[in-house]
Amino acid sequence: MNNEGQEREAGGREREFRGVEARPRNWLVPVILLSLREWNSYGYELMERASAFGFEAMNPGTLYRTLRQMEKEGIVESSWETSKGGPARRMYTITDAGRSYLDFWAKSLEQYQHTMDNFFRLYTGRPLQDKNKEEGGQKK
Amino acid sequence: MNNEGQEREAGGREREFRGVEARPRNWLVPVILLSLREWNSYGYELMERASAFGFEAMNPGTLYRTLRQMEKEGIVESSWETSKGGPARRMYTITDAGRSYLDFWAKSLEQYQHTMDNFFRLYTGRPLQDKNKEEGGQKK
DNA sequence: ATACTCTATGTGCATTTTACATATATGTAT
DNA sequence: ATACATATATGTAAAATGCACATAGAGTAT
Repeated sequence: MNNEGQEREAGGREREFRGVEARPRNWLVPVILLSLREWNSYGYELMERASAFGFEAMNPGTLYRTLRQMEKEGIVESSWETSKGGPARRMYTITDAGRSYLDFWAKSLEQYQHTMDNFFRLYTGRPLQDKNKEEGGQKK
Repeated sequence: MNNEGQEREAGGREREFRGVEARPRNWLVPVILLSLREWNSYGYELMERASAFGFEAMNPGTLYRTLRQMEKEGIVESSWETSKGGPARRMYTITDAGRSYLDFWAKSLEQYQHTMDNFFRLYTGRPLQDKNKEEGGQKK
């Protein structure tokens, strides 16, 4: 984070913004599924791909736990791979249910993009549109 | 070590996934600030504005608690208004720190929009970047 | 006056999601 | 041997969110 998120001390009262960041919830699962849809992979590699995707702050614990949870839910499957050098890898494969999940999420994401557009329209100074009288304005 | 009991409820068809929804984190705070930047307001009214914004699921508890927290952080200020009929209202005003917060968040949101675009580009099938590693492959 | 409804603000508790710290193990290079 | 990169995992805490319920003023109908 840079210090733009920090407010200078005013009147002896010091304030700071914690994680001021626009991020979605449950983002990790779709990113994993999207990666696995391209090719089978394992935790360590998926971590790198996720960060290349724009999610640097991803820590191992969260990722591995999420993968096991996803397997419980049946959207991925795994098996050990020991053929390669180094520690064994738990290779993951996306299931049909996983593909459905991804499709479902993508639709939801589309919806959400409109909401974000609304936010920006308001932020940049245009009057708020009522949701039932939606009209297409140009983006910033 | 093995593929221990995962509930396999596959199906190419799309089905309902509980809680599968693209939603941002910390969304409520920016929405409140954006509303307050237009005019001073209070919890009950802000709730209606937020839902008009596309956040139907907003429950009172979360909103009021968030408002008090925001005041603690110094991004809004409040005072009671008793002049109008009905129960007293706690009127909120955005502070300079609040405006900074909002600006900061908006920048972050812009960044995030690009990430979302990447996600969609990948999802819809257009290759995005490094496909230099093709190990594994879909074995299903 | 009593009950009922709309407005308005709040607390308590549980669940879900995410973050942080740490533990374990294997192969490779020095 | 020991240092390092790879690879997976757990334990615990904090943060975010959801759900149920509590309180109360003011107007209206009975």
